[in-house]
Amino acid sequence: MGVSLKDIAKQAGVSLATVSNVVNGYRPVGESTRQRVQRAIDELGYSPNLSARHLRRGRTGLIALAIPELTNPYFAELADVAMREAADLGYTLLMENTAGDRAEELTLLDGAQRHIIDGLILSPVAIGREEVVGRRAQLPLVLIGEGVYDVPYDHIAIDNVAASRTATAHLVGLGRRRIAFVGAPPGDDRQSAHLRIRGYREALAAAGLPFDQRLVAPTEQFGRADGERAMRHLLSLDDPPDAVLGYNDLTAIGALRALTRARVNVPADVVVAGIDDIEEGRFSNPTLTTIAPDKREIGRLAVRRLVARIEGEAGPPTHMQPAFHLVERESTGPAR
Amino acid sequence: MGVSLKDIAKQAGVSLATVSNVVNGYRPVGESTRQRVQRAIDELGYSPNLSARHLRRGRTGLIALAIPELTNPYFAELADVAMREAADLGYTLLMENTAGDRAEELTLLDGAQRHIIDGLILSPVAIGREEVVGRRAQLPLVLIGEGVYDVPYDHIAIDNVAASRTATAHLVGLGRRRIAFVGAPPGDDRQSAHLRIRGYREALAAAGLPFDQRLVAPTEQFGRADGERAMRHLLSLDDPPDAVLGYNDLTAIGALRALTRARVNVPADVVVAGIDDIEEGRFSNPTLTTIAPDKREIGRLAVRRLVARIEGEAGPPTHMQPAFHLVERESTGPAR
DNA sequence: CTGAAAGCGCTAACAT
DNA sequence: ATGTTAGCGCTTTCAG
Repeated sequence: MGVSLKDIAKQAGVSLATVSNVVNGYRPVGESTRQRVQRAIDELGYSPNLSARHLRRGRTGLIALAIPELTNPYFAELADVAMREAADLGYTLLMENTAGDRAEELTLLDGAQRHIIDGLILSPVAIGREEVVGRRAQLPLVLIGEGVYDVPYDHIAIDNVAASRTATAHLVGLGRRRIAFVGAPPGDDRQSAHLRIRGYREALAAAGLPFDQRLVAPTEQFGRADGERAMRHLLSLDDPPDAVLGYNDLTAIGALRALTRARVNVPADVVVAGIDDIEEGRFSNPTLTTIAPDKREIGRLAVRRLVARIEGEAGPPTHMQPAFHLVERESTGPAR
Repeated sequence: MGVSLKDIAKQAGVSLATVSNVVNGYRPVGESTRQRVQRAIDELGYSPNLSARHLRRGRTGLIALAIPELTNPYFAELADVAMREAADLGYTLLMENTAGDRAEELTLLDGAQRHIIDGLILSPVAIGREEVVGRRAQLPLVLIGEGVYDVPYDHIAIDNVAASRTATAHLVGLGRRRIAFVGAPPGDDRQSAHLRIRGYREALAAAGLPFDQRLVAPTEQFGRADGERAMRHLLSLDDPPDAVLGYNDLTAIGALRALTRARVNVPADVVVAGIDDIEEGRFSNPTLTTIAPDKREIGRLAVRRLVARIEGEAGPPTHMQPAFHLVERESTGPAR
């Protein structure tokens, strides 16, 4: 087994409590004592046993970030920020992959089973407002993303309606009239993409453009393959679109691929935009115009807010809206 | 707080040990007793406190996957596989971001994380064979990737020399003669990319092509931006390359971007290939020819091997080489 | 088959 | 400023 507090105490000739206080700093410790203890710690290579600490304190120092897809660069970038922030605050971030699965999300939400984490940051996609509101569990929870809204929990998300409206308005401003939306929820799902589609419709209405349901292409998921498939479908219409807004960058990149493959020129014939500002879009051919949410802020706020809740310092549940801005690139730029 | 074993024991009128045995099944329990206990568990909603269990057992059920970059899709895809495998084996996978930092990798190797994880899967990039061999810590360790080789630990990696040789040979087979390598280690670093450069040189030699040091473009890191920068440099040479092999898909995609931007036609004028087979390369324009390692196998083996070590079932350290294969796509295909 | 009891390593209340 | 000590909830001998 490893080195324990007791070993350090013996080596340094002090009590357990003193070692604990050197490690945790709850109570002041005399300078010379501190040094003696510190030396013993370094020599023997002590590190605290998390399980024992948790058993005693009722906390693990672990928080989970539950996202629908680790391989979606948006979430990877977000996780990256969140991990650093958590580390800064003395917590370890555990990633949890929901795969956008309803049961998985519910389990996490109600997760009394998870005696292992102190709090949860969840990006819901398969569950809705009701499930979240009806939650029983006490585990501190922070929500991110556009999956739910108006819930009695801390919630961090950009103004998705405004983001989508901004992107669509930009396409309108380029003189486009048949603007498609790629990445609508399939069939009965009224939830995901809801806000972004609303922003899209608002921008069309503001420009006096008709809304054409056929230009809203449903997809199963929100990956590259989904975007490509949906775009191929749009290209087969009698009156295909002259602009495309993707639900996110990934679907937009899929659309880009379908267009290139069909020898449709982007941006001359069709312009394309996405939402997320993943690095991939800065290197795609053509590069992708997008809405850039402040990912750094989203990740930081989520972690800080959660830690505040865990440590009992939080006020009433708050809905926070980090900034976003339009980034114009080649996919909506002048023809190359 | 929560319901404990004791509560169940009292409710069911049995001892702690019996409840524990109903939960864990280490010892047989009488049928009627079992039912009484089970009913109490269901009624009170008991779930075991993992920290207590771990404190007692000396294990946490947590294993770490330490990778240089979470935002590199290759690692995200690998992590995805590893997380599922770990869950299947009853473990939770913790991601650790080394950022390719030497100190960070050494800290992990020497097990400052002791007590919080039961074992470590490490993809080293900044440390070398010596550091790994000279390791003191006892924490079970499995290495992945091409960062080190010939070490007394389980090590899982494709045959990187062969992979690179295969890719280069493919470019040679297309009739190319000035083949560049994008993503060499900068300056004094003799380690990273070592094997892939060796494979590249071997393939050139086998084809009777001269090795030209100017065609090996050094980069700081192995991201898209690095590839783009290196490619711009190569294009400025008096006698620029007619083919490019990227250290990985990301650098290759950066190269693709630089070429497109410079209006060099891929594949007509320059062909490009990478290594990793990330999804991004299946949707880039043009799509990217690459070497596809068996990521599923790598992730699974790494986790299984580590768990075997943790549970004391492992034999001698083994070096395992999952398969890889060449995937031909547009970037080396017939002109579009 | 079941029970009693000894800790795993740590923190925090209580002493000194 | 430092020491003593009682558990946190669980698994696992050792007894019956």
